[in-house]
Amino acid sequence: MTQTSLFAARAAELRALLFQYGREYYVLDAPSVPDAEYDRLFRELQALEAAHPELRSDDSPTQRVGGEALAEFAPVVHAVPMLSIRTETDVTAAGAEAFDASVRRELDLLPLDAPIDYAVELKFDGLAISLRYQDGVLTQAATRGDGATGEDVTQNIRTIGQIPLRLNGAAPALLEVRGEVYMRRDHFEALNAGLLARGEKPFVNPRNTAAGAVRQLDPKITAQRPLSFFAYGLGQVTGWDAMPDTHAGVLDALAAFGLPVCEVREVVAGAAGLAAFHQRVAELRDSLPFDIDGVVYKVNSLAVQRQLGFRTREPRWAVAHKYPAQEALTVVEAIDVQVGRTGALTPVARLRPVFVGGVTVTNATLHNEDEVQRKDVRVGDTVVVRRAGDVIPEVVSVVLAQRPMQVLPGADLFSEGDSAPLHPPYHLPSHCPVCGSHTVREPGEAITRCAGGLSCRAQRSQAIQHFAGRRMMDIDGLGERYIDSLVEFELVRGVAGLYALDLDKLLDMKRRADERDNCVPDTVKAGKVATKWADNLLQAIAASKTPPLARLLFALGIRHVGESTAKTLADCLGQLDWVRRAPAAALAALPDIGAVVADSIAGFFAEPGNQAEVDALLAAGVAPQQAAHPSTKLHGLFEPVTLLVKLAIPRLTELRAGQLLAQVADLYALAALNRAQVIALDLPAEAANALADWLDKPTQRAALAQLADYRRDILAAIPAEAEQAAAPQPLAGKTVVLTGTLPTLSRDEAKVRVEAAGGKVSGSVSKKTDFVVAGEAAGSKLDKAQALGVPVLDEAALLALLAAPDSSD
DNA sequence: TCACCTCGAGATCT
DNA sequence: CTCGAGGTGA
Repeated sequence: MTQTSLFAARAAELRALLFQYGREYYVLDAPSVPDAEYDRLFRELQALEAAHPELRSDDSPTQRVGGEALAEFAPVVHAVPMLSIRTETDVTAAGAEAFDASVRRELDLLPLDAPIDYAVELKFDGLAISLRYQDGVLTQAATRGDGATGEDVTQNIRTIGQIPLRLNGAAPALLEVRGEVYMRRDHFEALNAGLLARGEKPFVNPRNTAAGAVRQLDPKITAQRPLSFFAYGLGQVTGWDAMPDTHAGVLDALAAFGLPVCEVREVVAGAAGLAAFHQRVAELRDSLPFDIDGVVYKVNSLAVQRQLGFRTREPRWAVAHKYPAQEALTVVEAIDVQVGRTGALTPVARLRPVFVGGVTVTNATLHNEDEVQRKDVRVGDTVVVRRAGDVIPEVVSVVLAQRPMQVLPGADLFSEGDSAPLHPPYHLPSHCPVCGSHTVREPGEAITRCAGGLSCRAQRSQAIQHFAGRRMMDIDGLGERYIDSLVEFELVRGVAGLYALDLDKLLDMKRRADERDNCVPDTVKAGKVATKWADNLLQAIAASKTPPLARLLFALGIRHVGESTAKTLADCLGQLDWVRRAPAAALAALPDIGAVVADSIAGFFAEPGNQAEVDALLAAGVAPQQAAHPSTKLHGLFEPVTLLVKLAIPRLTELRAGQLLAQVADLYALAALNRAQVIALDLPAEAANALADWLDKPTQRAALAQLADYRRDILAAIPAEAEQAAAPQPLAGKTVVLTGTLPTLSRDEAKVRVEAAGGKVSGSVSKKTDFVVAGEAAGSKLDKAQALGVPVLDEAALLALLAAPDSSD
């Protein structure tokens, strides 16, 4: 035997030993050798590998902390999405019954059918991770991210001793293991004790500490955090011959591979079994060495799981059943009022700091006036606070017995009952706390608003904050504090003002802000830091000048226009100009835009100040990325009948609008009719009268003419060849019915796309229906299609059809 | 007209 | 995350 192969053999032997001891220590919690012996072998292997780098291998225990700190995490696309799991809203035992009932309903089981077997386990309070084992070797670890794409945290995950770098036994060719990285409570406390001893700041709770550690760019830091792991499921799997057919069997198999699997797990029968487990874990909860936020119920049989399938985002065969949120008592020290971007006044309870559900809570929103009064929260009250959904602090109720009281004047000091609450019931102020404008609450609305509009500093400030936000213009480094100062010192009036900022203005602002805050670090270094900050900010502002049109529209902060409506506007109208000019009736013809939203948009651009602001943005060099021309969809969306209906002329139904347009040449001709001509039309008398009355109002007649102009102009702006090129008509003349929830397309998108392809979307299935596209939760339409023998497609098949060159294939 | 669903808007804390 | 409100299909 050569010397090299001798070393290789020894290295393999050491690795095997360390692997076994490591597993005993980390996973089984039952070491068979003292720590010192493990360390000795570990160092020997390290030395051997250092001397002979060719002997190194990725699954060596010495390679847990390797590699350099990263600049950022690489994105990882999950082959099988990491779905979230539905949370049962009912936290009482009845929640277990509700889940069992929904599963049985979905499976069409009768009350007397045998109970369903469920695999039940704990819901760990940590960070979900997907581990990828190829031929038994850990090759990649990724966070959940948005479920479809996560971050590559392999380096960090490798530092977790409990996670095997290599699986025991005959591993599948590919095994993706899903599980939770968490931190034990005792480890968390020891970590904090160490930090405190060194005078450092302790962590707040185990969950955040674990999540933070996994997302450390430098694995050496992660390695110093005592993390643990539990496996609870699978992602992509190939080449697993002996794959079990139950969830419980899978977990047992994962444990046999050497992965840590929590032992608090069972297979139970029916709702009663679920409820009993829920109850048992409730009692066990405090004695567990780690935090959980509930239990998880999963249908045990993998075949039945497949049968149940998925809703849009979550499996139908699993549910998380949480425990009632932790509550705590504290005192309302004040009720402040915040003014939002739209002028909404929101009462916020300032609380005496209280530790609840893992964090210290000092504020809690009280939503609106009704909410405060319903709970009757007053200053000085002792209140029950919890974190709703374990996140947002919420005032649950007031402890009336502890309300501060005053003895009424003239009452006998020693008699009872002659006292009154110290503070009156809460009311929102009649004037804006920021600008002093009066406040209004529209009848039927829950929200009270400041009437000051953009003259209110709070609203201006928030409008700019919104504009600069990440999902809007994405101006980095422009935080709340700076915006407030910019607005306060009037360096910026509207959003366009941001583009007129220069170095001097920014430095001036910073100096004045610092002066006001009484911290004047007037050193050369501070000056340099400030200049650097201003430079970066100016660069970020300059970099924001070419957003996609949808983002710019969203950034403008038009009421009722969020991310999705902005996208609809951009997709359909293509260019900013068409949006600015659009009459309300045209907007209301776009998908998911109704009268209220359309009026809000048209109203925004009808305001000269807003038009000026948009012009100023354009003049400052903001140039949104926009389409070459409006969408070809408009041909379908802007049918004269549709637009006419959207004008909301009294008594004019879609049917009558159709009759009407069959008699007049076009919208222009309609706008030119006099009263006698309208009455002479072949329409029900009441409709004709209403239409004549409507046309008598000059503004409405003008609106109709404007709408006709807009339609003519925008359709003319769509090049004919674009229509040909962009919209082949694979579905020409076909009638399609959509049912259920499609996996990626919304109903509207699907409809628009079918129509763009020349098809007609109908609401109900008949013999004339060419095919039905069925998604999740398809209902009676699917049944009817099957009864009539109408072909049923899924979304993928529809997309394939849409992508086909034409209908003659 | 109603029930359902999606979107917008607001707030919290790390 | 939650609530309210707007849009749409039944």
